[in-house]
Amino acid sequence: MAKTEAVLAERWHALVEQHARITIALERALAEHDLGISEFEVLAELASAPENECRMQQLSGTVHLSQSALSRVVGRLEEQGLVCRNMCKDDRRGIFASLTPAGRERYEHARPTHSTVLAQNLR
Amino acid sequence: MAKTEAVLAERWHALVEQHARITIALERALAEHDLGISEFEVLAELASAPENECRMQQLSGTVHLSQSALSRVVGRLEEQGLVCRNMCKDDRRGIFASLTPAGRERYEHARPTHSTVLAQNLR
DNA sequence: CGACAATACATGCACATGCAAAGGATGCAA
DNA sequence: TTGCATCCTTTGCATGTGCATGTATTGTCG
Repeated sequence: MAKTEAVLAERWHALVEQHARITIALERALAEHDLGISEFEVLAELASAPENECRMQQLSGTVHLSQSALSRVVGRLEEQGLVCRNMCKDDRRGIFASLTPAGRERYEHARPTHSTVLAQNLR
Repeated sequence: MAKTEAVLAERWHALVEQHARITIALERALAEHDLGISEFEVLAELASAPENECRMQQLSGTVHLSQSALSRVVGRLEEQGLVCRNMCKDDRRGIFASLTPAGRERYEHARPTHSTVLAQNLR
């Protein structure tokens, strides 16, 4: 079960390469919808959440971003009118990010593109 | 096709997660040797190259970086005295990056750390 | 009640990166 | 030689990210 250093390095290299290839392809494809990968992931998470809304911290769990980066992504989405921020009534520290109709529309348009890229690159 | 889409998304998510997990672990581990991931990769490539030297463009092929990013990585390594740049004699447009003794020493110290992290995280 | 820790999110700052353009050396043709 | 294309590397700039910190709110313990 002991794997040599070379084998490990090779596997790691392959993983990095696959990740980079798909990431670049996704970026290019989503750019046509004026979305970045992080933006799309947030939209996807909101779209599948009950009531189409979600607390920031909850988003932070599913998206691979630091808390600050997430805050800025949501800020960018809000600027474009794709999501809006609402205060949480029971805990006024919390904030709900919720999908707007425009956000859902943008997401639905981008989703096939996203799937196609994955289908082409994941085997 | 909705099922297929979900499966693809799930696979992609798993890949991203694995990549992120290992990347973070590597960063933390290599930080103890004052090296970033890109820096380590460049040292590794040079260490395994004949004469411990390599053209910039050749490095660019193995490391996943743009030309500009690679140039800066080598610049950082040069500042630390781990690498030095030499003109290529037959084609004076080219530049060789070559490993210094200090660079080799740093690399040899960091290599076990690198392997250990991969062994712990790659199955 | 009052002070202090914990939580949730936003922001200042530094840094690595990619893209596009510049910089510098060489080769080639007239 | 002069002029221009080519090759390789570096640099200017904009962007996205993480870390550390700031601000507001909530929870806890004496």
